[in-house]
Amino acid sequence: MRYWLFKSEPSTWSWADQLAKGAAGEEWDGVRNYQARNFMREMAVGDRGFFYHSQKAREIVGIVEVCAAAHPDSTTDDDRWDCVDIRAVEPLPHPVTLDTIKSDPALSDMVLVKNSRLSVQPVSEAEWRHICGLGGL
DNA sequence: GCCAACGTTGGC
DNA sequence: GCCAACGTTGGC
Repeated sequence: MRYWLFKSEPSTWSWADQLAKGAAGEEWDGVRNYQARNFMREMAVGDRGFFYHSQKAREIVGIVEVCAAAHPDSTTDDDRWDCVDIRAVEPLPHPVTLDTIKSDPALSDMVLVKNSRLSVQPVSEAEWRHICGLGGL
């Protein structure tokens, strides 16, 4: 299994919105960046991801699971853009903030730190375990 | 609200 | 194929 991080502006699509979709999940649509799209194409059903709130909140708030492999993004006719579906698994008891991540030497190589603009990104297994620990899981 | 970083577009 | 111009993202 691989691990990922999905970034969203809470004013556009929040963890609460994701939770409300329940087990059915929802398309992670609207991505118009090749790197992010390519990562989604690499995802397999069952892969886990962090749900990160960008902008004002700037923290990892929950765990999601990929529940459909990459398929055409229904929000565009442009066949360049694919997306996966994800569903909420559980919230982090203690959200892990960007400040915490940036000040933790174990997480200094995270894509979130090095390329803050990439909206879908891989997370290493070590990073995953470390953040789950910080988050109270 | 500002601005740096970065990706994309399009003219040449 | 290069690169300047432009648009967008997201931290601060």
